[in-house]
Amino acid sequence: MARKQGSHSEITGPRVLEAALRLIARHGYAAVSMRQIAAEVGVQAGALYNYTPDKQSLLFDLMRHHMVELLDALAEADLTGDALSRLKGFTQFHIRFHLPRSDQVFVSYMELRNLVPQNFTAIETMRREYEDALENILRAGEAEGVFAVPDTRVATMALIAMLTGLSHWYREGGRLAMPVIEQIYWDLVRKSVAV
Amino acid sequence: MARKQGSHSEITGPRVLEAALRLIARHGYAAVSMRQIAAEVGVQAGALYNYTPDKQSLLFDLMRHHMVELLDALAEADLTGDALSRLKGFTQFHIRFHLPRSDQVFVSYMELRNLVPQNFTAIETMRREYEDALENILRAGEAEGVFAVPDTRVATMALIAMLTGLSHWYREGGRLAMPVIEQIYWDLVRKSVAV
DNA sequence: CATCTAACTGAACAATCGTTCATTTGAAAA
DNA sequence: TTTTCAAATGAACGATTGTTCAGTTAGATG
Repeated sequence: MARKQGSHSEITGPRVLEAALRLIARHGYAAVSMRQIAAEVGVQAGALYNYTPDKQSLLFDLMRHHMVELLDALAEADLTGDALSRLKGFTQFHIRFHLPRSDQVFVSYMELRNLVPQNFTAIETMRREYEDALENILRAGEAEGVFAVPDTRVATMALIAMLTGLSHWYREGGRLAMPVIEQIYWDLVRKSVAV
Repeated sequence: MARKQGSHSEITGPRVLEAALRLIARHGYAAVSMRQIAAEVGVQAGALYNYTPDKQSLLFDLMRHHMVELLDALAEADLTGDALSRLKGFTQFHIRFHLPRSDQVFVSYMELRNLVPQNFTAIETMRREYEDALENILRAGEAEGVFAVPDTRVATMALIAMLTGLSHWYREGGRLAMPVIEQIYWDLVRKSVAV
């Protein structure tokens, strides 16, 4: 047997990334073998190398794709207006973008140490760009006099950690619906930087 | 060669745990081999099995030790008084306990998925106990009327995520000294739950 | 000094790892 | 219908994995 029924590169390729994402999110990069990924896709391990030069590139592609998607979506969100509106927009954006992508969040925040230095730097640069978007809002709020943030960089890291932490415990169909949780987090964010 | 100069079980035993902690924190549980740990200690891989029945127990021991130490220290902190004082005490305690233990924090928050179910449950129970300590403070503040927290459970998770996130980016000798950072985080915490 | 044994070595085990590649297959093109 | 070739297979590579264990040794004990 070789090519299977209905098997094409434009089908198998994405399925490799999907399988890798789910497996790595659950068990970790080092704990997942190429054979496990292949089995999930329904091919032999060798076939994966039609779609990735090696395992490391697979991880990097997953993380880069997540970050590019994040930055694109943020740009499209087009947060304008006064600082308070922008902060609310950012909070909503962050929650709505990350909550349906728990696997990506897991991988992007847990597997950084498994990237080779060059790939690590690339991801870190994009992450920094995202953080800077929030910090700029906090700075604007300081300038407007509507925020009281002793150190915008520290506050940025603190708020992003708080918001991202949501992805680690939120489960669909849990005690609280998403809009409720969104409101709770916005209250916490808003008050924490208030004058 | 067998027993080395000055080599004793009460010396080698702790060194195994120290080496495992540092290596797992840097590279992850699955990526670290028993031979790497042994090399760090200065023995052969087989010698490790005088100190742990298997690799999984090594990981579990590290995480259990961290949680036991955390809960003991919290109990000893003996946070009393009004809710605001207790919240300040908890915030200070959390930061001061976790900041000098970045390896333990890394392992305890990243390697949960590598615990077998029974060990996972044991750690999760202790973690829940710690979370409940904070939630009780938030509840008390609600009762006193000094906190305005729509959902104490969500706020608990949000605040712990914010505080623990500090361990992920803080580096000794960085731009800001620890007392300064502590003050910034306390401001954020205090305001976020304020009425 | 002789004895004992905890602590270690070093080789071995089967299993699994990432990766390569000659070969085979089947769907699309001619 | 025949030809073509992208997309697979499946076997193989050397390296490494966690773990076991018979044998060795150095420090404590008598």
